[in-house]
Formats: sequence, C-alpha cells, structure tokens
Amino acid sequence: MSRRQQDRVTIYEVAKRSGSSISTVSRVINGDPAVRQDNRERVLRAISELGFVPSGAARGLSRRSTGILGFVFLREEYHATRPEDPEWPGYLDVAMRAAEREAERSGYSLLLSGVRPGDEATVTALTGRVDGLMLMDEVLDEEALDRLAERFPAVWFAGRAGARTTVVRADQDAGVRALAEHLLDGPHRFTDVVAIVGPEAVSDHAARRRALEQVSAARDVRVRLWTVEPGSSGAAGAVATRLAAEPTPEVIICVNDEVAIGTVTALRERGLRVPADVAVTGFDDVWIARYVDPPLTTVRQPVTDLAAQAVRSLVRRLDGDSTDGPIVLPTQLVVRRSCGCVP
Amino acid sequence: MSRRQQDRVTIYEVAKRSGSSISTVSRVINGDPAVRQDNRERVLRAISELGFVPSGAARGLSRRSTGILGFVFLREEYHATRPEDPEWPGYLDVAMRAAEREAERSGYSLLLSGVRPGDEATVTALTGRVDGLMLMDEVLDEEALDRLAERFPAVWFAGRAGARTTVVRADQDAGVRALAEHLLDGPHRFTDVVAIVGPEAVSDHAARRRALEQVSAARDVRVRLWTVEPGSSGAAGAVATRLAAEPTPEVIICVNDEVAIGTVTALRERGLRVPADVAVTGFDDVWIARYVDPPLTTVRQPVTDLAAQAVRSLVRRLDGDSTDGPIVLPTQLVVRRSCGCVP
DNA sequence: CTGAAAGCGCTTACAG
DNA sequence: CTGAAAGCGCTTACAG
Repeated sequence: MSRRQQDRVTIYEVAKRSGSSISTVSRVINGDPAVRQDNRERVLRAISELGFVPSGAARGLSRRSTGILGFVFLREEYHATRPEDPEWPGYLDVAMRAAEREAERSGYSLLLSGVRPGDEATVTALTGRVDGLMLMDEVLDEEALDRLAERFPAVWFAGRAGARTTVVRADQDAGVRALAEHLLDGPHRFTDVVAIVGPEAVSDHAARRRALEQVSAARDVRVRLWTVEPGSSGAAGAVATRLAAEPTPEVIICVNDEVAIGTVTALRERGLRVPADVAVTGFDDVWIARYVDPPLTTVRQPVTDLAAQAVRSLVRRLDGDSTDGPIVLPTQLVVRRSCGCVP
Repeated sequence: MSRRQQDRVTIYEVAKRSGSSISTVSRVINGDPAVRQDNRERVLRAISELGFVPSGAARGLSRRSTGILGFVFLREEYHATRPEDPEWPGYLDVAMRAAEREAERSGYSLLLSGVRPGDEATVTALTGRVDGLMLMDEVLDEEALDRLAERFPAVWFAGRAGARTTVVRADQDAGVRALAEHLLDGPHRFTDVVAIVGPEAVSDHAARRRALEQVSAARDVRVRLWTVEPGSSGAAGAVATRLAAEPTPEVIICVNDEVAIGTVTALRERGLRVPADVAVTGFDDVWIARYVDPPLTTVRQPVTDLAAQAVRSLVRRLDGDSTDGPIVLPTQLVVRRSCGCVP
C-alpha cells in the first residue's frame, strides 16, 4: 500500500499554463457552462498539452463520493456447490458483468471483492472506498447485514426474503413449485425422488428446499435429500458415492446446472441412461444448459436482471430516494430433454 | 457523481474521544509498532465505539496511491465472437475472477471497466482512480497502448507479441500448430478444412491464423477461412449460412469453444453427424468443453494463470521493480471426441 | 513515543 | 463570469 504514482500533473499546473485559476480549471473539467468560451478553450488546450488527468482520490475527498460501487461475494473456495474445475464461470460471473454494465450506465465503476464468509472486517473496510455495497447472500448473515445497512447504503443480493435491508432476489419458491409439479404431476408422476440440496445457510437454497418439501408433502411423496458439502471436491464424485450406497431414484433434482451435469456423468459411469433410466434436472439455466447432453430441464433465474436491479436500487438510494422494499423477480421452468417428459 | 456519503466519523473524532492526536490514531490504524500499548488500546476502543472507518479517498490522496488496480475490457456488444446468448460467461470472466484473487493477495482491489474499442478517453480517466491498469487486447491498439503505458503502469493482456508494453499472453502459435498437426498428420489426414477465424485486429486471433496458414501451406492443404463478424447475432446462424452456400468440409476448426458448440448445432440441423460426417474443434478449453456432446477437442489456454501473472507483473512494477519483458505461457492440445480421432 | 502542522489535489460557497 | 480561500480526511516529516 506504500506504492507511489509517478509525479502527476495537477490542476495548479493547468491553471498556471492556461493563465487562469484552479477554480476555472475545475469548472471546465466538470462541464460548468458558466465558463466563457475562450477561457474554456485555453484550459482545454493546457489540459491536453500537459496530459492532465484529475485525481480520483482528491475529487472523491472533496465531493465525499468515490463514484465506485462495491460487489462483495464469497471467494471461490467457500462456495457451497461447485464442480470439479475451479475455473467454471457461472451465475456469479454473469451477475458481476451485469452489475458492471448497469453501474457504468449510472456513472459508477464497480469494485470487486471476494471475501471469507462472515468477514465483517473486510466488508467494513470497503465501506471507506465505495459509495455503496452489493453483497451476495452468503457473505454476511442477516444480523451483520442489517447492522451494516443501517449506516451504509447496501443491498442484499439473493438474500433472505423478509430482511430489513433491501433484498433483490428471484422467486425461488415459484420456480421450485413449477418444477416439482411438472415432475410429480406430469407424464411420469415420479414418486421416487432424490434432491441434491445446498446448505440451509444460503437463502436461495433454503427457500428451494422448503418449497420442494411443501409440494412433495402435499402429494405424500417422500424426497430423499442429498447434501453437497461446501468445498467438496466435486458434485460428480459426491453423487457417485451416494449412488453406490443407496437405491437409484427415478429422478434427481439438482441444486444447479453444474451439479446436474456432474450428476449425469456420475449416472453414466454406473451404466445408467439419462433420462431413460433416471431423470435429472438443474437450476439457473446457465447458457450451457441447452447444449449439454441431454439438454437440461431447469429453472431459469433472471441473473442479469437481478444484478441490474440491485445496482439501480443502490443508485436510487444514493440519489437520495428512500430505501426500496424487497425486489422479487420471476423464475421460469424450462423443460428440455433431461427430465424425460419431452422426446 | 454528486451523491454524498452520510456524515462520516473522522480521525479527529477518534483522536478527541481517545484523548490523543490524529497522528497517533493514524499510527494505530496503520499498525505502527511505535505506539505505546495503553495508547493503542485507548484508540482502538474509540475506533470501535465510534464505528470509525478510514476514508479511502483521503488516504489515497495523502499516500498518492489508491490501492486499486483496474481491469479494462471490451463491452459485451463489441466482442468479436459470441454465441447466441449474451449471458454466456467464458474466457473473460475467468480472467476477471482470477485477477481479483491475485490482486487481493497483493493487497489491492480490482476495479472493472467495460469500454468501447479505442475509447482512450475512458481509459485515461480511469488512470485517475487506480494505481495500475490491465487492458485486454482489443481495447486499444498498440500505439495508443504504448502511449498510455509510457506514463502509467499498465500491462497488455493477451496483447500482441513484440509490443513495447509488457504483454502477458498464451502461446497461440504452439497451440495451433499442435492442433493443426494433429488434424492434418493424424489418423484422418484431413485435406478439406474450414477455419472459422476471428478478426485480424485481435492479436490472439491474428497469431492463430498465421500459425494455421503456415502449417497448412507446408502440407499443401488449402484452408478455407470463414470470418465471424463482430457483433454477429450468433455463431450457429452464421455457420448455417455458410454451410448452405458452400461444400461441406471434413473438419471445421473453430475460433473458440462457444463457436464450436454453435457449429455442432448448425451441422446437426443440416442432418450431419459430428464427428462421423464432420469433425469440429474448439479453442480455450472452457470448463464446459468436456461436457458437451461430443466433448470438444480444443486447445487449453491457461487463463487463470495468465490473469494472475498480469496482476503480479503490475504489482512488481508498482513496487518499483523494473518493467517486465513479455510473459508467454504455454497452451496445450486437448484431444476429445469431436475431432473423431479417438473413440 | 507523541503531537502540531503542512501537504496531498481537488470542489465549492463566497465575494466581486 | 472568475478568483482567493477554506475544507474534504488522511499521512508523515519534523521537533521534542
């Protein structure tokens, strides 16, 4: 942190060279229409001759605003569900890119920060360098999040329904219901069901699990829950182990598309066909879901929209509008071949 | 940009409450061991009671360093090669995540910025808010890049071999040679070849094209080049059009894995089997390449490493070490089923 | 070991 | 329309 930028050209040198004051230079930089045309041109010329670039730090200090929004997420090794390859980009990456796009539209830059779960200290430190914060669900628990949001503009991305802090989330409940009803009431009327679930601590996972249990209980179907351990070395391996130890179900409902892909692989290694012998479903509808073999039946989450809405809510708050209530976007069942219900 | 942070607690209030001076508070914040234990404790207590967080802007102004590194890339709509779905995460996302990881290890944060091609103004403006910049190849041309790098710490990510500025890149030449030799000299000895290539303006694409032409010329094989237009609405559509208009080749060498996946789809829609009727290869070896049908023969680029090396080079430079020469990482041929050379 | 004071490079009332 | 000056909240010689 002790590295120096090279000698920078300051507003003072521009003022001197253009024969004006720093006030005028500042006005020109900021597009104040009050500056007389000839003065403006003189200043602009000096700026380009000197290669002047305003210091973001000085500007930020003076304006009490950095023009930066922060996106805080869990570092990869703490993700609850991940496939074999640490390089897989998915839900989170799409959200990051979309957030950057939307931030830029509002004149902000996006700062990335991957943290350990519950690392309040790092999040608090970020507070000193950005104007607002967007936090992924698993970063802080509800209490810590509320404590932060009380004194700093923050939105909870994919957070828990009903939180005090503004939450932007997708309707997990409706998505799971549509999926479960399709599987339990559809052409196959599955009764022997396994669900690979994520940890209860992740809001979206908890919501999905609850919805699944409600739908299955109403039909008197017992769902076996298989947990993917946080930091496990890969879904395919974990699923293979369970398959070897337990009776094979008719359908495996997976926590996300990546795990579904791993599950298909694990089933095939046991000589089972998908969907002929076992149906498999995913969640998220990442881009690749339609291209794998078989194409995945899944539930689409509007990740791009979710991220854009989170940024917009934050910007509204920074613009002085009152804090938004919860923002819930719809999910959508996408039926493809992996559930065996279409040819 | 005129939004205000709420009233922040400053170092002055901490000093007053702890009965010390702002110098001492500053020393405590920065872990100066010279501060006497009892004083330190008093200050720490005041900090936590007041919820003090140092202002990044003030600190940055004073230190002449922001602690932020910038990653500049082309906004999505300007990408040369992209599949149908704008949400696909790939090479660039993996690079961003890896850069964030490595930046954090060195005590920096990563700022994202998606720009239009050639947008020097935006890049220059960024210069005021970060300590160093990592630019994707297509953002600026070599001249603009060198102009920037002369006065500001910058590395060129996947840039042109031989540039004056520090370039971090993968060995495209070796990767393409290995692939082309496998196809032209391997079991099938293909002679009727199509290559779907990216724009010459992208350094990696130009390098690959050159290597392919050299290998094929040496064997007297003529390669038909199909160009994927920047901003085209999708590889599958473009490929379908060419397939309808020209004789079907024995093998289609694709510019990346996403295009390969689109190509497989387009071929199938014409009733052609892959690899039985036409072989297809990709490039990059994104995570999904092994899971699609058929699994893709491709060339692996060490994207994570590339990003980490770029950040490290930048940090070395900021630490006062001299500027690095070009950094070239190896690529690797990965043979799977899509080329038809293995069962 | 500690404090008073200058300085980092901007923005913005305020006065003219 | 323009400038002098104060202020944003830190760090860091310098003196003690």
